[in-house]
Amino acid sequence: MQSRTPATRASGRPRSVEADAAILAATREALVELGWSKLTLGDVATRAGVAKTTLYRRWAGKNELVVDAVAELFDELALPDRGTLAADIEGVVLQFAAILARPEARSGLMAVVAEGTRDEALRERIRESIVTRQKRLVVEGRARAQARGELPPENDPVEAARTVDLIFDVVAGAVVHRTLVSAEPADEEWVRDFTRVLLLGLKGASQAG
Amino acid sequence: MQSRTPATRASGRPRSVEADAAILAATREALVELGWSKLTLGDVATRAGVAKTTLYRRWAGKNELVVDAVAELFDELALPDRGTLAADIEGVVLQFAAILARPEARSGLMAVVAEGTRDEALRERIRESIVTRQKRLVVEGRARAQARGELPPENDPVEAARTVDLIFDVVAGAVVHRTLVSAEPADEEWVRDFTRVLLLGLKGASQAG
DNA sequence: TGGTTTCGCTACGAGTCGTAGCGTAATGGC
DNA sequence: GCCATTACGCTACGACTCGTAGCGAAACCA
Repeated sequence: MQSRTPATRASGRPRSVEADAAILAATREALVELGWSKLTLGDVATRAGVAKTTLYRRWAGKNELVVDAVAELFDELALPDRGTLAADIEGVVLQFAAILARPEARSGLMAVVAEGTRDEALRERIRESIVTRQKRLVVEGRARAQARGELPPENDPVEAARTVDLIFDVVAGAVVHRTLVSAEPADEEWVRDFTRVLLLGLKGASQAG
Repeated sequence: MQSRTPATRASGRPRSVEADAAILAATREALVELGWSKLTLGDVATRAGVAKTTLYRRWAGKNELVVDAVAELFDELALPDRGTLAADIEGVVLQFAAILARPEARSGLMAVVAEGTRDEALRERIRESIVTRQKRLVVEGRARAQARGELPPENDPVEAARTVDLIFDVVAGAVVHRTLVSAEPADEEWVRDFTRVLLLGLKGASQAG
């Protein structure tokens, strides 16, 4: 969200919260129908039933708007305890794949990542509202696995952070690449194969490392 | 390349091959300076020293042009025999990371992938000119490792193809995610960690699988 | 030389961008 | 209840990009 509660709580007409929701929903709708490149802010404003100027008062541009619209999709990710590390990984990967199967996520996410390569502020916004927020799933899953004895406890916190980053890049990267580049579904069969390789790699690395 | 030799070999003034090279180089230059969204075909034509109409006669639009411009960057990938599977993987991953460190690859590649989510023809073009062409590296590396005895020979060709696809998605996906989303360099330390996990996963999976 | 295709150039309507200006609506402070 | 303040809807605007059409000149082949 770009519209934070201002520090200087001034008087005046408050911003319509319904408008925020309507704009983000309209953005996702436009992403589905038009894709990122053909999406125009004027069209989004019309769909949302607000004036174009209202939209520009809240978001700096198309990139920021799409990041917020897409970020909401990833908030539904959760990590229910399925008993084993393998089951936990398979579960969250399938959830992630389900989100990426939605057209508004596919076109929107990759487009803003592409734009982010040339815009540090946008990259930070993506990290803050999408990436870092989901990295907690990896941390949580590891903690559970260590509590179960499936993975050895980590004593060096720096090493642990590096491992979490590595796992996150491998999991998210593989699913994204499978879905968007190879354009094949990350179905249960694929997830099972992937989880087996990842799990053996993690257990082996922690033994030998 | 979109400009194939026409089946009907007609007479007339031939297309300038220098123009093709100049346009693709100008496209990469514009990608560096402007990024994908601010890149205009008129600007590319000016940089290349050709008329805008010439550019439109050869490429259908921005997407196709950028795919061709980026595809050339990946042709330099090779797989010299470094003696062990681990060394081979580390070598090719570092090469891949070096390409993705270049700004024209970063913004261009992700942008066309994003557009490809809504354009089957473009997806096919990407697969043909970039993805499939590099998948040979995985096939080659596996064959070498099997010849060395580092990996067991694969008897089921269907299973082998699935494994190759999986490895390709994991390797390419992890490097891309590390570089473009996490925005951290895929340096030697990271590549070493990644290779160790992947290798243990592959060896373990082939033993248990 | 004639036929064919590409070339550079100019011009065009259509569409989008982001902003400015204006009057109106909805708040909080007094 | 009145006023200052802020958000809203609406219109209009210059600037830019798009993709195409039309033209004469250039470069090839027979």
